[in-house]
Amino acid sequence: MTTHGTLAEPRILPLDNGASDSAERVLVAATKRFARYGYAGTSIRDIAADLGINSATLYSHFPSKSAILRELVRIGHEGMNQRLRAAVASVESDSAADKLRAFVEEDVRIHTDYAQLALIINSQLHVLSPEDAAYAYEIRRGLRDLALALCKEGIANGEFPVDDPVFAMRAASDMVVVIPRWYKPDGGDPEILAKRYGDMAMRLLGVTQTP
Amino acid sequence: MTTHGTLAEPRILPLDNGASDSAERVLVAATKRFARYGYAGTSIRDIAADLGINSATLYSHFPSKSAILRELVRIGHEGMNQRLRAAVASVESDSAADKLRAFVEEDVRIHTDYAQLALIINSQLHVLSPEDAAYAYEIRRGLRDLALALCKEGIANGEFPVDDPVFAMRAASDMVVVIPRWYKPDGGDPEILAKRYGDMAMRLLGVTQTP
Amino acid sequence: MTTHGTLAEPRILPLDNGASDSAERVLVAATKRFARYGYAGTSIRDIAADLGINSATLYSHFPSKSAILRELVRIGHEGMNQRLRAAVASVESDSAADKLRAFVEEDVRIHTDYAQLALIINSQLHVLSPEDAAYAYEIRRGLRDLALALCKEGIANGEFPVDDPVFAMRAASDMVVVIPRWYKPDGGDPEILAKRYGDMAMRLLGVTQTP
Amino acid sequence: MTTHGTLAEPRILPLDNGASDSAERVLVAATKRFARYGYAGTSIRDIAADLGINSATLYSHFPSKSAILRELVRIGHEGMNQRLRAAVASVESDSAADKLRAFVEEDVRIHTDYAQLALIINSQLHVLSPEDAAYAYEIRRGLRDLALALCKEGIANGEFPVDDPVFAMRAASDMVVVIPRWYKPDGGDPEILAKRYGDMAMRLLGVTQTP
DNA sequence: AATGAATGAGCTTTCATTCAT
DNA sequence: CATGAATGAAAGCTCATTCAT
Repeated sequence: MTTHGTLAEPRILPLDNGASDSAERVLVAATKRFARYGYAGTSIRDIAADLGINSATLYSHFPSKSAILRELVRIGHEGMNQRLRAAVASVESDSAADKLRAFVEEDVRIHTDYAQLALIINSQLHVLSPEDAAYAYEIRRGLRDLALALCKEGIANGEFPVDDPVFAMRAASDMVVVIPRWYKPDGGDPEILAKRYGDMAMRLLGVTQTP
Repeated sequence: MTTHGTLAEPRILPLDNGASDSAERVLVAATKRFARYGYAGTSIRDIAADLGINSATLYSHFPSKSAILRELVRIGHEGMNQRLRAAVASVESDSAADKLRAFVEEDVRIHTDYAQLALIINSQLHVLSPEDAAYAYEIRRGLRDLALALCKEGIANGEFPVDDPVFAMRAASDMVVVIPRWYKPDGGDPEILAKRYGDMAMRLLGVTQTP
Repeated sequence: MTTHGTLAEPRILPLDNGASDSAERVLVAATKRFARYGYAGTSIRDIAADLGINSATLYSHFPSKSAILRELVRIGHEGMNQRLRAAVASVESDSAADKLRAFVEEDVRIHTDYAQLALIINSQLHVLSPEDAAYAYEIRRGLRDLALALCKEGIANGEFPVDDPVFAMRAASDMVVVIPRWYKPDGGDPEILAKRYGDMAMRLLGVTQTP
Repeated sequence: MTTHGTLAEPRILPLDNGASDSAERVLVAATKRFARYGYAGTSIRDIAADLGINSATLYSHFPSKSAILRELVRIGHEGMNQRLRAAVASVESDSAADKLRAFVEEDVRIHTDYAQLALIINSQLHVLSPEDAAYAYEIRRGLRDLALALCKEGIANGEFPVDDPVFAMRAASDMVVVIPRWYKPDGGDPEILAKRYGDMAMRLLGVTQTP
C-alpha cells in the first residue's frame, strides 16, 4: 500500500483496495486514462508511458489489460456498496426519507471523492465479459433493491406524496451519476454539494423540508 | 433522402440531416456501434460488416472514420439546438417556469427519440480535435446560456423559491442526459416521460404545481 | 492528336506518338507524375486528379496503370532510336568522331526536349515485366552496338588516342543521362548545351578539336 | 555493431554508422530494396520478409518507414561528405587539377563501394519532407561549393584551358553518379575505375596529362 | 466517354501479449 | 522486477480495377 493523499495529488482510488504499491500505481494511471479516453481509447503503452515504465512491466502486476479494468470495477463497486449501505445503516431515525437522503448524499460523496473511478464503472462495463460484469450488475441490483425498499417504506408511511416515487428515486440517482462530468476537485466543498443533492432528492420525492 | 420510419426499425437519426441514402445508412450503423461500444471501441470494419459492405466502400461516403463522428455530432447538435429553442419559443405564457418546463420536456423527447445519438454526442466529444469539437461546445454554451437566462428571469419573478435555482437547473438537465442509458423505445409513452421530467424539474426549482 | 507546343506549356511528349487526344492528355499527366515521384509513387487517382477527371475514366483510354508506363516507354524508346540513328546517318563525313559527336549531340537534345520522359525510361524499367521491358532493352542494346561500332571504327582509324575509347564512350553517354535531373527548359539554348556535350565527348575520346 | 565484411556478402553500408546490430540489418535490407525498387516500390513487409522477421518488429528499431530512409540518407551524405573532403585535403600538391582529380577519384570509390546507397541518396530525396531533405541538400551544396572553389582556383592558375571548366566539372560529377547503375562488385578493380574517371575528368577540363 | 460506388488486396502502423535476458 | 525485441492480429486507410448507370 502506497502513501496516499499527499497534498500534491487528489486521491484517485479508495485506500483499502488491497493492491500492492506498484499495482496501485498502475491502477491509478489506468483510472485517469480510462476515465478520459475510455478503455478502448487507452493502450497499455499509454498507461506505461504515464508511469515511465515499459509496457511489458505492466504484466508483472496484471495478467492483462482487461484485468486492470476488472480490478477497478471491483474496487469501485465494493467501495460504493459498502459506503452506501453503511450510510443508510447509520441513520438512526425511522424515516425512509432520512435514509434516502443519506443514500443520495453518500452517493454524491462517492462521485466526488472518486469521480474518475465512478465515470469508469458507470460507462465501461460493456467491455467486460458477461461473467466479469456480473459481479458489478449484482451489486447494482442490490443497491437498487435497497433504494426501492426504502421507497416502498416511505410510500407506506405517506412520506413521498408524489405520483411515482420510484421514478423520482431513479431521477435522483441519475442526476448524481452525471456529477463526475463537471465536478472539479477544487470547486467547492463536496459536503455542501452532498447536502444540496440531498435536498433536491427530497424535493423530487415531494418531501416537505423543515430546515 | 431515403424513406424513413418504417415500422420495422425505430428512427435513429433526424430525418433532415442532408445525407445521401448510402451515407445515411453508414451514419445509422455508426450510431448504433458508437453508442454501444464508443468511437474507439468501434472499427471501420465493424460498421461495414453491419451494413454488409466492404470497409473500403465507407470511404466512398466519408473521408475518414472521424468524419463520420463529426457528422453525427453536427446532426445531433443542430437538431438539439433547433428543437430546444423552438420549444422555448413556442411557449406563449410569460412564465419562466413554463418556458423551463418546455425546455426540459423537449430535452427528454430528444433523449428518447434519438437516444443513441444523444449518448454519442454526450460522451464522445473528446475524440474530436478541439477545432472540430468547438462547434458542439458552442451550441452547448448557447443552450446553457438560454437556460440560464430563463433561470434569471424566474428568479427575478420570484418563481423559483429555492436556494440555488441555477444549480437545480443543472441537476434537471443532468437527469435527462442519463435517460438514454436505460430508455427502451417500447417502454412506454415518451410523452408521459417528458411530462414527468417536466414535473420533476419544477419540483427541483421549487415551483408549486397546480395540476 | 492534340495541338502541341502552345507557348504556355513546354512539350512533354514527341508529337507523332499515335495517341488520341484524350489518351495523350493522360500520357502527359502520367509523364509529369512518373518523372517526379516514380511509377510506384504515383497513383492512378493522382493522374486523374491532375486532369480533373474521375480515375475510372482512365480505363477508357488505357487498360491498366502499367499500360500507361508501357506506352511511355515505347514512345520514348522509339523516338530515341529514330533520332539517334537519323542523327548518325545524316553525317556526311566518314569520320567516326564526327558520327559519335552527332550521336552525343542528338542524345543531349533528346534529354532536354523530353527531359521528363527520358527520366522515366531511364529509371522505371524495373517496373515492367521482363517481356514488356524486353522491347526497351533491345533498342538500348541496338544503340549501344551502334555506338560501339563507331568506336571500333574510330579506333581502327586512330581517331581516339585514349586508353579505352569504349569506356570513354560510356562515360559520355552517362553524363548525358543525368542532364534531366538539373535541366530547366528556360535555362539557356539547348543547342549550345548539345554543342558543349559534343565537345566534351570528343575530349573524353581524346579527339583533338579544330574549331 | 556487428561483424561486417564477411566474405559472403559485399559491404552495403559504411561501417561506422552508429546503428545497433539489428537496426543495421534493417538498414542493409532496406538499402537493397530501395536501390532496386525505390522507396515507394518497397513495402515494409518486403524488408521484413527479406530479414525473415515480422513486419511489426521493424518498429522496434525504427519509428517509421520514412525514418529508415532518413537514416540511410544521413549515413550516405555524412560518409560522402567526409570522404570527399578528406580526399581533397590529403592532396599535398598545390595544383587545383590534382585536387579535383582526387575529388573525382574518391567520388568513384564512394559510388562503387556503396553503389546501392549512392543510388538511393541520389534518387529518393523527393520522398523526404523538405525539412528532412534539407540536411542532404546542405551537404550537397557544400560539396558543390568545394568543387567550384577548386575550379575557380584552377581557372586562375590557367590549369583548365577549356571554354567552361565549371560546366565540365559538373559533367565529370554527373558521369560518376551513373556508375551504380551498371557497376558490378566483381567486375574489376575499383581502383582502376577511379583512376580512369580521374583521367577522364582531367580530359574534360582540358588538363594535359603526363603519365 | 464518363462517373460514383464497389471491392479484394494491400499499405503503414498500432495493438495486447510473450519471452529471453 | 524490469526490459527490449518479437509477434499475430487488427487497426485506419489507399490501391488498381470493375461495373452499372
